[in-house]
Amino acid sequence: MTKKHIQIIEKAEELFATQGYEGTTVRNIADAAGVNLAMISYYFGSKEKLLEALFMERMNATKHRIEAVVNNQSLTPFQKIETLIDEYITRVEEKEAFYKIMLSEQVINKNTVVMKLLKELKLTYARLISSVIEEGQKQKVFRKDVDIVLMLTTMTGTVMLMLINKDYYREFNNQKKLPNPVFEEQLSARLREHVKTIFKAHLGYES
Amino acid sequence: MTKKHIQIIEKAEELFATQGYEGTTVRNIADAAGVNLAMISYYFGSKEKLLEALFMERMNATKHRIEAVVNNQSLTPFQKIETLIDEYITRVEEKEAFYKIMLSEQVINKNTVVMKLLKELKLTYARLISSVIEEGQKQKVFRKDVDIVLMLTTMTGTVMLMLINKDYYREFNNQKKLPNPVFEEQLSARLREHVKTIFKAHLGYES
DNA sequence: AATTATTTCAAACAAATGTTTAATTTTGCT
DNA sequence: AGCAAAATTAAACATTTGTTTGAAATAATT
Repeated sequence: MTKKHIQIIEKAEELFATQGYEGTTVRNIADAAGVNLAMISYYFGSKEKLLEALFMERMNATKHRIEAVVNNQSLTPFQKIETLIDEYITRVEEKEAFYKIMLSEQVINKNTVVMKLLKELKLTYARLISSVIEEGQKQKVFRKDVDIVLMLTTMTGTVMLMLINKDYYREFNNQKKLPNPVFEEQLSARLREHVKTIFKAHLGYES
Repeated sequence: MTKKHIQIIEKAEELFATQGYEGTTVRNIADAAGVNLAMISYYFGSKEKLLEALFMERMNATKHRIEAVVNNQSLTPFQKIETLIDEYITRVEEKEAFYKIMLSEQVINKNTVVMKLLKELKLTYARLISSVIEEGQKQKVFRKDVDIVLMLTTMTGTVMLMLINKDYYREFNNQKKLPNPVFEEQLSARLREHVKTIFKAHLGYES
C-alpha cells in the first residue's frame, strides 16, 4: 500500500458513500483523487477490486481495535461491554462514509469477497462478545439467557440508522439552530448512553 | 394505476432491492416484467420517476395503516405502542424488498422526491407516536423523559439490520439445519418480543 | 551516464446505458 | 364496420461505462 493507493481509496470511499458503488464512476474517483483515469486499473486492477481493497483495509483496522479491548485484562466484563459500545460508536463517527458503504453493500449482497469479509468479521465479533458475556455470567453479573446477535443487531442498527436520521432527529427536536459541532457532540453522548442503557437492561441484574 | 403499472412496479421493486437502483437497468426491469423496453418510459416517464412512483405507492399504504392504529380508541397507550411495533415488523416482512430499497436510498440521499416523502412520513410517524406517548404520560404509565426519535431509530434499526443479519444470526446460533419457514417464524417472534422489551424498559414504570 | 523498471498520460475500445422515434398493433367507442 | 385513441414494438439515438493500449515521462538501479 503506497500513498497513492491510500489517496485513491480515501476518495473512492467518499464517493461510494455519497453516490453508491454503482453510482460512482472510475472517472469520478480519478478526478477526485487527482490522478489519471487509467491509474485506478493500474493500481487496483478494477473498480470492483478497489472496493474490495477498501474493505480489507478498513476491516483489518477494526479487527485489531476490537481484540485490544477484549484482551484487556484490567477491565471487568461490564466495562468491556461499555468500552466496546464506545469504541464502535467512535469508529462509526470517524469513518462515517465507510459504514454507509458497508450498509449499502450488505443490502445488495453482491460482491462475494466483501460479503465474506463481513461475515467473518461479524462472527469473530460475536464470538468475542460471547466470551465476554460468558465471563460475566460466571461472575453472576449477567443474565443467563442473552441473545447476542439480537443485541448486536440493536446496537449496530441504532447507530447505523442514526447516521441516516440525524437531520430528522434535529428537526423533530427543534435543534435546527444549534451549531453542527454542538449538535453532533450532544447526539453522540445521547446515543452512547442510550445503547448502554439497552445493554444494561438486557444483560444485568443490577440495572 | 393500471395493472401494467403495478406489474412493472413490483418487478422493479424486486430488482432495485437485489441489485440496487443504479445497478438495475431498465432492460432488466422490462425483461422481468415481460414488457417492451420502451414501456417503462411510456408508463412512468423515466427510470427515476418509476422509483418515485414505487415510493409513493408503498408509503401511502403505510401511512393509512399507521393512522388506523393510532386512531383506534379501544386501545390503551401501551397496547398502541405494542400494536405499532407488531404492525411495523409485519410490514417489513411483507415488503422486505421495499424496505431494503428504502434503506439504500436513504444512505445515498440523492433523489429529492424520495427523500422528501421519507422525511414527511417519518415526521408524521414521530408525531403520532408522540401523541400516544403523551397520552400514556398523562395516565402515568409512561416515563416523563422519552427520546422518541432515538426509540424509533432503535426499532427501525434493529428490524432493518435483522433483514441483513438473518443468515449470520442463523449460523451463529447453529440453526442452519432448521427449515426456513420455521426459522423465519421463530425469528419474527423473537424480534417482536425483543423490540417490545426494549420499549417497555424505556417507556414504562411497570416493567 | 546508461539502462532498466515504474509510473503517468491521452486516446481509443467495445459494451452498456436511459431515452426517443416512428411504425404497427390492439383496444374502445359510435 | 369504421375510426380515433391507446398500447406495443423494433430500431436507433447519443452518452456514458469500465478497461486497455502504447507512447511518454519519471524514478531507480547499475
